[in-house]
Amino acid sequence: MGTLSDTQALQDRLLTVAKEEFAKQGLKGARLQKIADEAQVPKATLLYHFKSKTVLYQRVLETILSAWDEGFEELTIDAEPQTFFRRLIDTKIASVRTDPLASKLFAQEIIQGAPHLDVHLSQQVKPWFRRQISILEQWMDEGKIRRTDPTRLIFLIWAATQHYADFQAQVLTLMNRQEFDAELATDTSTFLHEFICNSLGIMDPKHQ
Amino acid sequence: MGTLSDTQALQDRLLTVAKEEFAKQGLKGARLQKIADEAQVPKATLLYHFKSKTVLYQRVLETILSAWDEGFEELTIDAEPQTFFRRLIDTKIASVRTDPLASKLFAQEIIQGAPHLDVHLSQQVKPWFRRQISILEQWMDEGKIRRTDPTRLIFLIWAATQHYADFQAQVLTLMNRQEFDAELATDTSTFLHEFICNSLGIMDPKHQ
DNA sequence: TTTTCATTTGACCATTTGATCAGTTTAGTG
DNA sequence: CACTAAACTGATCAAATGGTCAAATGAAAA
Repeated sequence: MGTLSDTQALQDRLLTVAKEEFAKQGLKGARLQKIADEAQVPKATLLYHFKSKTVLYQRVLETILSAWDEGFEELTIDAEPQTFFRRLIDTKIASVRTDPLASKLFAQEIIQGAPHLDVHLSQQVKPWFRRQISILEQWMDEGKIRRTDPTRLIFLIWAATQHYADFQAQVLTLMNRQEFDAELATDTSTFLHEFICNSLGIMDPKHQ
Repeated sequence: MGTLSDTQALQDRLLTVAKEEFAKQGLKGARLQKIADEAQVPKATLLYHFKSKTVLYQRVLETILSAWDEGFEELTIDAEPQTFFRRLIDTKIASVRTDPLASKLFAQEIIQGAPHLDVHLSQQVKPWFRRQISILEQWMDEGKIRRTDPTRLIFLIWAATQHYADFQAQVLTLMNRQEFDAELATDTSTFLHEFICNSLGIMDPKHQ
Protein backbone atom coordinates (compact mmCIF):
# COMPACT_ATOMS: atom_id res chain seq x y z
CA MET A 1 0.00 0.00 0.00
CA GLY A 2 0.98 3.60 0.42
CA THR A 3 0.38 4.50 -3.17
CA LEU A 4 -0.60 7.96 -4.27
CA SER A 5 -4.23 6.93 -4.68
CA ASP A 6 -4.31 5.79 -1.06
CA THR A 7 -3.29 9.25 0.03
CA GLN A 8 -5.95 10.75 -2.19
CA ALA A 9 -8.57 8.40 -0.81
CA LEU A 10 -7.61 9.27 2.74
CA GLN A 11 -7.77 12.99 2.08
CA ASP A 12 -11.19 12.55 0.49
CA ARG A 13 -12.40 10.66 3.54
CA LEU A 14 -11.04 13.35 5.83
CA LEU A 15 -12.81 16.04 3.80
CA THR A 16 -16.09 14.17 3.97
CA VAL A 17 -15.88 13.69 7.71
CA ALA A 18 -14.77 17.28 8.18
CA LYS A 19 -17.70 18.57 6.14
CA GLU A 20 -20.09 16.84 8.50
CA GLU A 21 -18.40 18.21 11.62
CA PHE A 22 -18.15 21.74 10.23
CA ALA A 23 -21.77 21.71 9.09
CA LYS A 24 -23.02 20.52 12.46
CA GLN A 25 -20.80 22.60 14.73
CA GLY A 26 -19.65 25.55 12.66
CA LEU A 27 -16.01 26.48 11.99
CA LYS A 28 -15.22 27.49 15.55
CA GLY A 29 -17.29 24.72 17.10
CA ALA A 30 -15.72 21.91 15.08
CA ARG A 31 -13.02 19.88 16.84
CA LEU A 32 -10.06 18.43 14.96
CA GLN A 33 -9.88 15.59 17.46
CA LYS A 34 -13.44 14.58 16.65
CA ILE A 35 -12.85 14.71 12.91
CA ALA A 36 -9.74 12.56 13.34
CA ASP A 37 -11.57 10.08 15.56
CA GLU A 38 -14.46 9.83 13.12
CA ALA A 39 -12.02 9.12 10.30
CA GLN A 40 -10.14 6.65 12.53
CA VAL A 41 -6.85 8.45 12.23
CA PRO A 42 -4.60 10.21 14.76
CA LYS A 43 -5.03 13.95 14.98
CA ALA A 44 -1.43 14.44 13.90
CA THR A 45 -2.15 12.59 10.68
CA LEU A 46 -5.07 14.87 9.96
CA LEU A 47 -2.79 17.86 10.47
CA TYR A 48 -0.17 16.31 8.25
CA HIS A 49 -2.57 16.29 5.32
CA PHE A 50 -4.08 19.69 6.09
CA LYS A 51 -1.72 22.21 7.63
CA SER A 52 -4.33 23.85 9.82
CA LYS A 53 -7.99 23.89 10.76
CA THR A 54 -8.55 26.89 8.50
CA VAL A 55 -6.93 25.17 5.52
CA LEU A 56 -9.07 22.10 6.10
CA TYR A 57 -12.18 24.26 6.26
CA GLN A 58 -11.30 26.09 3.07
CA ARG A 59 -10.64 22.83 1.27
CA VAL A 60 -14.05 21.57 2.36
CA LEU A 61 -15.68 24.74 1.06
CA GLU A 62 -13.85 24.46 -2.25
CA THR A 63 -14.98 20.87 -2.66
CA ILE A 64 -18.60 21.83 -2.08
CA LEU A 65 -18.50 24.79 -4.41
CA SER A 66 -16.82 23.01 -7.28
CA ALA A 67 -19.41 20.25 -7.07
CA TRP A 68 -22.14 22.88 -7.30
CA ASP A 69 -20.46 24.66 -10.19
CA GLU A 70 -20.42 21.38 -12.02
CA GLY A 71 -24.08 20.64 -11.37
CA PHE A 72 -25.49 24.08 -12.11
CA GLU A 73 -23.29 25.18 -14.97
CA GLU A 74 -25.01 23.57 -17.94
CA LEU A 75 -28.69 23.95 -17.19
CA THR A 76 -28.68 27.61 -18.10
CA ILE A 77 -28.93 27.78 -21.86
CA ASP A 78 -31.61 26.70 -24.34
CA ALA A 79 -34.98 25.42 -23.21
CA GLU A 80 -38.30 27.15 -22.67
CA PRO A 81 -39.10 28.84 -19.33
CA GLN A 82 -41.16 25.83 -18.29
CA THR A 83 -38.25 23.45 -18.72
CA PHE A 84 -35.72 25.87 -17.33
CA PHE A 85 -37.54 26.23 -14.03
CA ARG A 86 -38.17 22.52 -13.82
CA ARG A 87 -34.48 21.76 -14.27
CA LEU A 88 -33.32 24.49 -11.95
CA ILE A 89 -35.66 23.48 -9.14
CA ASP A 90 -35.08 19.76 -9.60
CA THR A 91 -31.32 20.21 -9.54
CA LYS A 92 -31.43 22.40 -6.47
CA ILE A 93 -33.81 20.14 -4.58
CA ALA A 94 -31.74 17.12 -5.53
CA SER A 95 -28.60 18.72 -4.18
CA VAL A 96 -30.44 19.73 -1.01
CA ARG A 97 -31.66 16.19 -0.54
CA THR A 98 -28.43 14.41 -1.49
CA ASP A 99 -26.12 16.62 0.51
CA PRO A 100 -27.94 18.82 3.03
CA LEU A 101 -24.74 19.21 5.02
CA ALA A 102 -23.16 21.11 2.15
CA SER A 103 -26.07 23.53 2.07
CA LYS A 104 -25.95 23.98 5.81
CA LEU A 105 -22.25 24.65 5.84
CA PHE A 106 -22.56 27.14 3.01
CA ALA A 107 -25.46 28.91 4.70
CA GLN A 108 -23.52 29.33 7.93
CA GLU A 109 -20.58 30.73 6.03
CA ILE A 110 -22.79 33.30 4.29
CA ILE A 111 -24.63 34.21 7.48
CA GLN A 112 -21.36 35.02 9.15
CA GLY A 113 -20.42 37.34 6.31
CA ALA A 114 -18.66 34.87 4.00
CA PRO A 115 -15.17 35.66 5.36
CA HIS A 116 -13.70 32.68 3.49
CA LEU A 117 -15.70 33.09 0.32
CA ASP A 118 -15.35 36.61 -1.05
CA VAL A 119 -13.25 35.56 -4.04
CA HIS A 120 -15.45 32.68 -5.07
CA LEU A 121 -18.59 34.71 -4.37
CA SER A 122 -17.67 37.45 -6.81
CA GLN A 123 -15.92 35.18 -9.32
CA GLN A 124 -18.38 32.27 -9.52
CA VAL A 125 -21.67 32.93 -7.79
CA LYS A 126 -22.23 36.49 -8.91
CA PRO A 127 -21.65 35.74 -12.61
CA TRP A 128 -23.95 32.74 -12.34
CA PHE A 129 -26.71 34.90 -10.89
CA ARG A 130 -26.20 37.52 -13.58
CA ARG A 131 -26.55 34.91 -16.28
CA GLN A 132 -29.81 33.58 -14.85
CA ILE A 133 -31.12 37.11 -14.53
CA SER A 134 -30.37 38.02 -18.12
CA ILE A 135 -32.12 34.89 -19.34
CA LEU A 136 -35.22 35.85 -17.36
CA GLU A 137 -35.10 39.41 -18.66
CA GLN A 138 -34.99 38.17 -22.21
CA TRP A 139 -38.07 36.03 -21.65
CA MET A 140 -39.87 38.99 -20.15
CA ASP A 141 -38.98 41.06 -23.19
CA GLU A 142 -40.32 38.30 -25.41
CA GLY A 143 -43.48 38.14 -23.35
CA LYS A 144 -42.89 34.51 -22.46
CA ILE A 145 -43.23 35.16 -18.74
CA ARG A 146 -44.90 37.89 -16.73
CA ARG A 147 -42.67 40.90 -16.11
CA THR A 148 -41.27 41.02 -12.61
CA ASP A 149 -37.99 41.61 -10.79
CA PRO A 150 -35.70 38.83 -12.07
CA THR A 151 -33.18 39.26 -9.25
CA ARG A 152 -35.77 38.75 -6.55
CA LEU A 153 -37.23 35.85 -8.50
CA ILE A 154 -33.92 34.04 -8.46
CA PHE A 155 -33.56 34.83 -4.76
CA LEU A 156 -37.00 33.36 -4.14
CA ILE A 157 -36.17 30.11 -5.89
CA TRP A 158 -32.82 29.90 -4.17
CA ALA A 159 -34.31 30.61 -0.76
CA ALA A 160 -37.33 28.36 -1.11
CA THR A 161 -35.19 25.35 -2.01
CA GLN A 162 -32.34 26.08 0.38
CA HIS A 163 -34.89 26.22 3.18
CA TYR A 164 -35.48 22.48 2.99
CA ALA A 165 -31.83 21.84 3.81
CA ASP A 166 -31.13 24.54 6.37
CA PHE A 167 -34.40 24.21 8.28
CA GLN A 168 -34.68 20.49 7.72
CA ALA A 169 -35.25 19.79 11.42
CA GLN A 170 -38.14 22.24 11.53
CA VAL A 171 -39.56 21.17 8.19
CA LEU A 172 -39.66 17.49 9.06
CA THR A 173 -41.30 18.21 12.41
CA LEU A 174 -44.01 20.33 10.84
CA MET A 175 -44.68 17.78 8.10
CA ASN A 176 -44.62 14.86 10.50
CA ARG A 177 -41.89 13.08 8.59
CA GLN A 178 -38.79 11.22 9.67
CA GLU A 179 -36.55 11.91 6.73
CA PHE A 180 -36.35 13.91 3.52
CA ASP A 181 -37.08 10.97 1.20
CA ALA A 182 -37.44 10.84 -2.56
CA GLU A 183 -41.22 11.28 -2.42
CA LEU A 184 -40.95 14.42 -0.30
CA ALA A 185 -38.35 15.77 -2.72
CA THR A 186 -40.54 15.16 -5.76
CA ASP A 187 -43.60 16.70 -4.13
CA THR A 188 -41.62 19.74 -3.09
CA SER A 189 -40.17 20.14 -6.55
CA THR A 190 -43.62 19.89 -8.09
CA PHE A 191 -45.11 22.38 -5.66
CA LEU A 192 -42.45 24.97 -6.31
CA HIS A 193 -42.60 24.51 -10.06
CA GLU A 194 -46.37 24.90 -10.14
CA PHE A 195 -46.28 27.86 -7.80
CA ILE A 196 -43.74 29.72 -9.86
CA CYS A 197 -45.24 28.88 -13.23
CA ASN A 198 -48.62 30.00 -11.97
CA SER A 199 -47.26 33.29 -10.81
CA LEU A 200 -45.40 33.90 -14.06
CA GLY A 201 -48.37 33.00 -16.22
CA ILE A 202 -46.80 29.87 -17.67
CA MET A 203 -49.34 27.20 -18.45
CA ASP A 204 -48.69 23.84 -16.87
CA PRO A 205 -48.79 21.19 -19.63
CA LYS A 206 -51.02 19.05 -17.45
CA HIS A 207 -53.66 21.77 -17.49
CA GLN A 208 -53.27 23.06 -21.01
CA MET B 1 -27.64 55.04 40.98
CA GLY B 2 -27.71 51.31 41.57
CA THR B 3 -31.46 51.00 41.41
CA LEU B 4 -33.18 47.89 40.19
CA SER B 5 -33.80 49.50 36.82
CA ASP B 6 -30.07 50.08 36.42
CA THR B 7 -29.49 46.38 36.77
CA GLN B 8 -32.25 45.69 34.28
CA ALA B 9 -30.81 48.22 31.87
CA LEU B 10 -27.36 46.69 32.15
CA GLN B 11 -28.68 43.19 31.54
CA ASP B 12 -30.57 44.45 28.51
CA ARG B 13 -27.42 46.03 27.17
CA LEU B 14 -25.47 42.84 27.76
CA LEU B 15 -28.15 40.85 25.94
CA THR B 16 -28.06 43.21 22.98
CA VAL B 17 -24.29 43.06 22.70
CA ALA B 18 -24.33 39.31 23.19
CA LYS B 19 -26.92 38.87 20.43
CA GLU B 20 -24.60 40.62 18.01
CA GLU B 21 -21.59 38.52 18.98
CA PHE B 22 -23.54 35.25 18.89
CA ALA B 23 -25.10 36.12 15.53
CA LYS B 24 -21.76 36.98 13.97
CA GLN B 25 -19.62 34.22 15.50
CA GLY B 26 -22.02 31.46 16.47
CA LEU B 27 -22.41 30.02 19.95
CA LYS B 28 -19.00 28.35 20.06
CA GLY B 29 -17.25 31.17 18.26
CA ALA B 30 -18.55 33.92 20.51
CA ARG B 31 -16.12 35.15 23.19
CA LEU B 32 -17.33 36.33 26.58
CA GLN B 33 -14.37 38.68 26.79
CA LYS B 34 -15.43 40.41 23.60
CA ILE B 35 -19.03 40.76 24.73
CA ALA B 36 -17.84 42.23 28.02
CA ASP B 37 -15.46 44.63 26.28
CA GLU B 38 -18.16 45.74 23.87
CA ALA B 39 -20.48 46.46 26.79
CA GLN B 40 -17.63 48.18 28.65
CA VAL B 41 -17.83 45.89 31.62
CA PRO B 42 -15.39 43.39 33.17
CA LYS B 43 -15.89 39.79 32.15
CA ALA B 44 -16.57 38.84 35.76
CA THR B 45 -19.49 41.27 35.81
CA LEU B 46 -20.96 39.68 32.73
CA LEU B 47 -20.73 36.29 34.42
CA TYR B 48 -22.27 37.72 37.56
CA HIS B 49 -25.44 38.59 35.65
CA PHE B 50 -25.48 35.42 33.56
CA LYS B 51 -24.15 32.30 35.25
CA SER B 52 -22.61 30.84 32.12
CA LYS B 53 -22.16 31.30 28.40
CA THR B 54 -24.95 28.83 27.75
CA VAL B 55 -27.36 30.67 30.03
CA LEU B 56 -26.52 33.95 28.32
CA TYR B 57 -27.13 32.36 24.93
CA GLN B 58 -30.45 30.92 25.99
CA ARG B 59 -31.57 34.25 27.40
CA VAL B 60 -30.69 35.92 24.10
CA LEU B 61 -32.73 33.31 22.23
CA GLU B 62 -35.70 33.79 24.56
CA THR B 63 -35.60 37.53 24.07
CA ILE B 64 -35.65 37.14 20.31
CA LEU B 65 -38.44 34.61 20.31
CA SER B 66 -40.72 36.49 22.66
CA ALA B 67 -40.34 39.60 20.52
CA TRP B 68 -41.38 37.57 17.50
CA ASP B 69 -44.32 36.00 19.29
CA GLU B 70 -45.51 39.47 20.14
CA GLY B 71 -45.20 40.75 16.59
CA PHE B 72 -46.73 37.77 14.80
CA GLU B 73 -49.43 36.77 17.22
CA GLU B 74 -52.27 39.09 16.27
CA LEU B 75 -52.06 39.27 12.49
CA THR B 76 -53.63 35.85 12.05
CA ILE B 77 -57.36 36.36 12.36
CA ASP B 78 -59.93 38.27 10.27
CA ALA B 79 -58.99 39.90 6.99
CA GLU B 80 -59.18 38.70 3.42
CA PRO B 81 -56.30 36.70 1.89
CA GLN B 82 -55.02 39.82 0.16
CA THR B 83 -54.67 41.69 3.45
CA PHE B 84 -53.43 38.68 5.34
CA PHE B 85 -50.49 38.12 3.00
CA ARG B 86 -49.71 41.81 2.93
CA ARG B 87 -49.53 41.98 6.72
CA LEU B 88 -47.61 38.75 7.09
CA ILE B 89 -45.00 39.70 4.54
CA ASP B 90 -44.70 43.28 5.73
CA THR B 91 -44.23 42.17 9.32
CA LYS B 92 -41.65 39.59 8.41
CA ILE B 93 -39.70 41.92 6.14
CA ALA B 94 -39.81 44.63 8.78
CA SER B 95 -38.37 42.28 11.38
CA VAL B 96 -35.71 41.15 8.94
CA ARG B 97 -34.76 44.74 8.24
CA THR B 98 -34.97 46.03 11.81
CA ASP B 99 -33.12 43.16 13.40
CA PRO B 100 -31.29 40.97 10.90
CA LEU B 101 -29.01 39.70 13.65
CA ALA B 102 -31.95 38.02 15.35
CA SER B 103 -32.83 36.20 12.14
CA LYS B 104 -29.25 35.16 11.62
CA LEU B 105 -28.87 33.84 15.12
CA PHE B 106 -32.12 31.92 14.86
CA ALA B 107 -31.13 30.45 11.51
CA GLN B 108 -27.80 29.20 12.82
CA GLU B 109 -29.53 27.61 15.77
CA ILE B 110 -31.96 25.77 13.50
CA ILE B 111 -29.25 24.73 11.07
CA GLN B 112 -27.34 23.10 13.89
CA GLY B 113 -30.40 21.11 14.88
CA ALA B 114 -32.01 23.55 17.32
CA PRO B 115 -30.40 21.96 20.40
CA HIS B 116 -31.50 24.89 22.57
CA LEU B 117 -34.93 25.33 21.07
CA ASP B 118 -36.86 22.05 21.07
CA VAL B 119 -39.33 23.19 23.73
CA HIS B 120 -40.09 26.53 22.17
CA LEU B 121 -40.16 25.00 18.71
CA SER B 122 -42.93 22.56 19.54
CA GLN B 123 -44.76 24.84 21.97
CA GLN B 124 -44.73 28.13 20.08
CA VAL B 125 -43.57 27.83 16.50
CA LYS B 126 -45.39 24.63 15.60
CA PRO B 127 -48.81 25.84 16.84
CA TRP B 128 -48.30 29.14 15.02
CA PHE B 129 -47.60 27.31 11.78
CA ARG B 130 -50.64 25.08 12.28
CA ARG B 131 -52.85 28.11 12.73
CA GLN B 132 -51.61 29.75 9.56
CA ILE B 133 -52.10 26.50 7.68
CA SER B 134 -55.68 26.05 8.81
CA ILE B 135 -56.53 29.58 7.76
CA LEU B 136 -55.13 28.89 4.31
CA GLU B 137 -57.04 25.62 4.09
CA GLN B 138 -60.26 27.37 4.91
CA TRP B 139 -59.71 29.90 2.15
CA MET B 140 -59.01 27.10 -0.30
CA ASP B 141 -62.24 25.40 0.72
CA GLU B 142 -64.08 28.67 0.18
CA GLY B 143 -62.44 29.07 -3.20
CA LYS B 144 -60.84 32.35 -2.21
CA ILE B 145 -57.37 31.19 -3.22
CA ARG B 146 -56.11 28.54 -5.55
CA ARG B 147 -55.78 25.12 -3.95
CA THR B 148 -52.19 24.19 -3.14
CA ASP B 149 -50.11 22.76 -0.29
CA PRO B 150 -50.56 25.25 2.58
CA THR B 151 -47.58 23.95 4.54
CA ARG B 152 -45.18 24.48 1.68
CA LEU B 153 -46.74 27.85 1.00
CA ILE B 154 -45.96 29.03 4.51
CA PHE B 155 -42.45 27.61 4.16
CA LEU B 156 -42.01 29.55 0.95
CA ILE B 157 -43.04 32.84 2.52
CA TRP B 158 -40.89 32.20 5.56
CA ALA B 159 -37.87 31.23 3.46
CA ALA B 160 -38.20 34.01 0.92
CA THR B 161 -38.27 36.69 3.62
CA GLN B 162 -35.71 35.11 5.91
CA HIS B 163 -33.33 34.97 2.98
CA TYR B 164 -32.93 38.75 3.02
CA ALA B 165 -31.55 38.60 6.54
CA ASP B 166 -29.44 35.46 6.40
CA PHE B 167 -27.93 36.08 2.98
CA GLN B 168 -27.84 39.85 3.36
CA ALA B 169 -24.19 40.05 2.35
CA GLN B 170 -24.85 38.16 -0.87
CA VAL B 171 -28.13 39.96 -1.57
CA LEU B 172 -26.64 43.43 -1.24
CA THR B 173 -23.71 42.52 -3.45
CA LEU B 174 -25.95 41.18 -6.19
CA MET B 175 -28.26 44.19 -6.03
CA ASN B 176 -25.38 46.67 -5.91
CA ARG B 177 -26.60 48.19 -2.65
CA GLN B 178 -24.82 49.29 0.48
CA GLU B 179 -27.54 48.67 3.03
CA PHE B 180 -31.00 47.17 3.40
CA ASP B 181 -32.83 50.49 3.49
CA ALA B 182 -36.53 51.29 3.73
CA GLU B 183 -36.96 51.50 -0.02
CA LEU B 184 -35.41 48.10 -0.58
CA ALA B 185 -37.68 46.68 2.11
CA THR B 186 -40.82 48.13 0.54
CA ASP B 187 -39.88 46.92 -2.93
CA THR B 188 -39.15 43.45 -1.63
CA SER B 189 -42.43 43.35 0.25
CA THR B 190 -44.32 44.43 -2.84
CA PHE B 191 -42.56 41.91 -5.04
CA LEU B 192 -43.34 39.01 -2.75
CA HIS B 193 -46.93 40.07 -2.26
CA GLU B 194 -47.52 40.36 -5.98
CA PHE B 195 -45.77 37.12 -6.72
CA ILE B 196 -47.80 35.18 -4.20
CA CYS B 197 -51.13 36.79 -5.03
CA ASN B 198 -50.51 36.10 -8.69
CA SER B 199 -49.79 32.48 -8.04
CA LEU B 200 -52.85 32.06 -5.83
CA GLY B 201 -55.16 33.81 -8.26
CA ILE B 202 -55.81 36.82 -6.07
CA MET B 203 -56.36 40.01 -8.05
CA ASP B 204 -54.11 42.88 -7.15
CA PRO B 205 -56.30 45.92 -6.42
CA LYS B 206 -54.03 48.07 -8.55
CA HIS B 207 -54.89 45.96 -11.59
CA GLN B 208 -58.52 45.25 -10.90
C1' DT C 1 21.23 -3.90 0.31
C1' DT C 2 21.26 0.85 0.88
C1' DT C 3 19.23 5.23 0.22
C1' DT C 4 15.57 8.32 0.00
C1' DC C 5 11.44 10.43 0.80
C1' DA C 6 6.64 10.53 1.84
C1' DT C 7 3.69 9.14 5.51
C1' DT C 8 2.49 8.16 10.17
C1' DT C 9 2.11 8.97 15.11
C1' DG C 10 2.71 9.53 20.28
C1' DA C 11 4.23 12.96 23.22
C1' DC C 12 4.23 17.51 24.21
C1' DC C 13 3.42 22.61 24.27
C1' DA C 14 1.48 27.36 24.25
C1' DT C 15 -2.51 29.67 24.27
C1' DT C 16 -7.13 30.57 24.79
C1' DT C 17 -11.14 30.74 27.42
C1' DG C 18 -15.06 29.77 30.39
C1' DA C 19 -15.58 29.85 35.00
C1' DT C 20 -14.54 30.64 40.16
C1' DC C 21 -13.72 33.23 44.24
C1' DA C 22 -12.36 36.25 47.70
C1' DG C 23 -12.36 40.76 48.71
C1' DT C 24 -14.29 45.49 47.75
C1' DT C 25 -17.68 48.92 46.70
C1' DT C 26 -22.32 50.69 46.56
C1' DA C 27 -27.10 51.44 47.63
C1' DG C 28 -30.90 51.07 50.36
C1' DT C 29 -32.76 50.52 55.39
C1' DG C 30 -33.55 50.91 60.35
C1' DC D 1 -24.25 56.09 61.47
C1' DA D 2 -24.36 51.15 61.31
C1' DC D 3 -25.81 47.17 58.94
C1' DT D 4 -27.04 44.18 55.20
C1' DA D 5 -27.37 42.47 50.79
C1' DA D 6 -26.70 43.14 46.12
C1' DA D 7 -23.44 44.40 42.64
C1' DC D 8 -18.85 44.58 41.10
C1' DT D 9 -14.11 43.11 39.88
C1' DG D 10 -9.00 41.73 39.76
C1' DA D 11 -6.63 37.69 40.14
C1' DT D 12 -6.38 33.11 39.15
C1' DC D 13 -7.35 28.38 37.56
C1' DA D 14 -8.36 24.04 35.14
C1' DA D 15 -9.61 22.23 30.92
C1' DA D 16 -9.75 22.17 26.16
C1' DT D 17 -7.61 22.63 21.88
C1' DG D 18 -4.88 23.86 17.74
C1' DG D 19 -0.59 23.02 16.44
C1' DT D 20 4.61 21.22 16.63
C1' DC D 21 8.24 17.87 16.49
C1' DA D 22 11.28 14.21 16.53
C1' DA D 23 11.36 9.58 15.91
C1' DA D 24 9.41 5.49 13.54
C1' DT D 25 7.58 3.06 9.49
C1' DG D 26 7.20 1.65 4.84
C1' DA D 27 7.73 1.58 0.04
C1' DA D 28 10.02 2.62 -4.11
C1' DA D 29 14.64 3.84 -6.38
C1' DA D 30 19.54 3.17 -7.10
